[in-house]
Amino acid sequence: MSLLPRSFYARDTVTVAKDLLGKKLVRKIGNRTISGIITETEAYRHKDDPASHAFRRKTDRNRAMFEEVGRSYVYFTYGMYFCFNVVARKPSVEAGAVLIRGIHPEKGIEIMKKNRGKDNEKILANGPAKLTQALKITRKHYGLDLTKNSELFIKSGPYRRKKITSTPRVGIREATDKLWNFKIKVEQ
DNA sequence: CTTGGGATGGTCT
DNA sequence: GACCATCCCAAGG
Repeated sequence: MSLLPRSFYARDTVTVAKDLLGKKLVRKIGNRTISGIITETEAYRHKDDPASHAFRRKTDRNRAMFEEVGRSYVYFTYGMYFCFNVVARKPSVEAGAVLIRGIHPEKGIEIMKKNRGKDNEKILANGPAKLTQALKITRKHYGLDLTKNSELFIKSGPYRRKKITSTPRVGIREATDKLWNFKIKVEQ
């Protein structure tokens, strides 16, 4: 298993969203490691996607979506949560990112339980704000390079992707015809 | 099982 | 001043 190269993210955002399923998200805090298999993603593009933060124009919040692919785009929402995205788009497009909506916990499960204040393993990181809580991802990780071995990065996974389900994205009002939410099931 | 409302504050109009 | 790429728990059926 190795770090995903920058070129992985320099492809169409929807393609990258599907290909991130089954990959491994790794968080290092001090000498501790937390990791999980990515099980749910959503693609957010640019001018063809009214549901995207990047749809209107570049702002202080969304500027990461316009910058280097393979870096993180973290935003604060609903007054108390962070959501974690990976910047990805093909070279001919100006902006795009993949929202990581769920992981299947692998390592550091006890730390995740502590970070979340919950004991039930099944609901530790099965939502965009749950996984940022479990992994302690905050605005200080904005723009972080995920192709480098640091405190947060993404590696290829040992898991083969099986059936990928495509549905409308969650919690949006625009562009509900686009089936850009992708999920896999990970066997226990 | 499903539904509804409260928490809580940054961002954009 | 409204909206929000959410979560949790309580109440209802």
